Amino acid sequence: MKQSELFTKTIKENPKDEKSINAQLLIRAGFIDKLGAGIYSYLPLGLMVIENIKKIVREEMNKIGGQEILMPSLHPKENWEITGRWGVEEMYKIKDENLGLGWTHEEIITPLVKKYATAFPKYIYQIQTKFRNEPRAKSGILRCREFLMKDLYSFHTSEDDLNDYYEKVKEAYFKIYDRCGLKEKTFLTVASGGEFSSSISHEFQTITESGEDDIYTCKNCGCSFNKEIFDSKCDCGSTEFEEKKSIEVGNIFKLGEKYSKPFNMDNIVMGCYGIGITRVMGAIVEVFNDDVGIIWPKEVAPFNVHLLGLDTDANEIYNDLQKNGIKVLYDDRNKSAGEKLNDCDLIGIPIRIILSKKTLEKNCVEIKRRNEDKLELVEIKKLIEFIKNEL
RNA sequence: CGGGGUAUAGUGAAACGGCUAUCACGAGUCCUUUGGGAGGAUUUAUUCUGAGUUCGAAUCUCAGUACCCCGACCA
Repeated sequence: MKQSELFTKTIKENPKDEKSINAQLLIRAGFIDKLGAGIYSYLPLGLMVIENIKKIVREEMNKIGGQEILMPSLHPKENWEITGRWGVEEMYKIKDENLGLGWTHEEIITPLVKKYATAFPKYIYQIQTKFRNEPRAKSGILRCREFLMKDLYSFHTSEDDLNDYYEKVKEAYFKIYDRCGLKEKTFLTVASGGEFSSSISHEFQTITESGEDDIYTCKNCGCSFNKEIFDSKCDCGSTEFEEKKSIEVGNIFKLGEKYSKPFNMDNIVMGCYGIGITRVMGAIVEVFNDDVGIIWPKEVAPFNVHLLGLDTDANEIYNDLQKNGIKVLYDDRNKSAGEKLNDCDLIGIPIRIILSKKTLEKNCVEIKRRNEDKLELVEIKKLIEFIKNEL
């Protein structure tokens, strides 16, 4: 992609109506645009990141037997009256239509599976826009009124089968956060079931200062607890804890018969498992940034490399990279070197390639990784090989 | 939903109750520029909305709305 043609632009100054790091950087770098509190457009760069996260999530869901569907956002009142949740204030209601906007999908998936499932267990998921009338949208894309979510629902004929699958999902989630670069910062924490379940549930919490949860991590066994159920003593017997701010990037629940019963699905127990796709994106930015911009982990970055032609054009190298299947953003704009370099840092693509008269004299390009300071000269004829080893 | 704050061009800022609302950046057009945000020419506004005070309001008052932060809430 040529940067001169890309539908986006960078902004030098922080928007005055955003305080969170993720919103400031994503807006300045041209990934997202704010329409209202907790309502954002995703521009091409932002959408590329989302697609990458979705791809990771899909692959891991499919590996554990998940089948993808797409359910509607418009939900008839009747479905929600069956479970007694029509009154939930978080749900946006459309006056005079007896419709509400979906904030979760138990009321839709359960009758759907009842109708179409010919055998159990079944694992059905979707990646879809959720609407929630948040009493306080905040922190950029971390807590939105409209956001992308992956929700998986499992249906089993026994508790044991549910328990087994629950553990599989746990593993799949860890793989997802690992591939998104968040492994080191993400902890499984025990939480109460909240609105969805009377039993214990688990949350995946990513440690970040802008998080809105407090978790307590046991210094002895690493087990973590959400503040809401924390009782100062770990299952391992330890009373030594560390308190940290975190953001909930996913959660898993055993629902039991809570939703299958009202829809007359006899002897079926359910589980539900969510990941906030856009929230994960925000969490990544919160974790990976420095004072000049974003530092995208490899697998979620919008491009593999950012090619800059400074005082010379780099068309040949650009074409060559593309021919070899490397996702490249090529800054071909008629801008000063300083501006290109600053934008490059801000956008945060993992590898920077510079071609200039200076490097051209040596038949080289200059390589710099976004997360390192080191500069490296690489011969142009060896560039493709070099980059392929980096991916 | 309680508390606090803010609202002027696409973005960030300035303007004592008083002259044609100013500046920088961005965006558009033209020329020169290219290793850390370059220069010139030219274009770019219903001062959030509504009412009030006043000879006169971006500026003061009231109401509304939007946004930010703290808390409550939150799969």
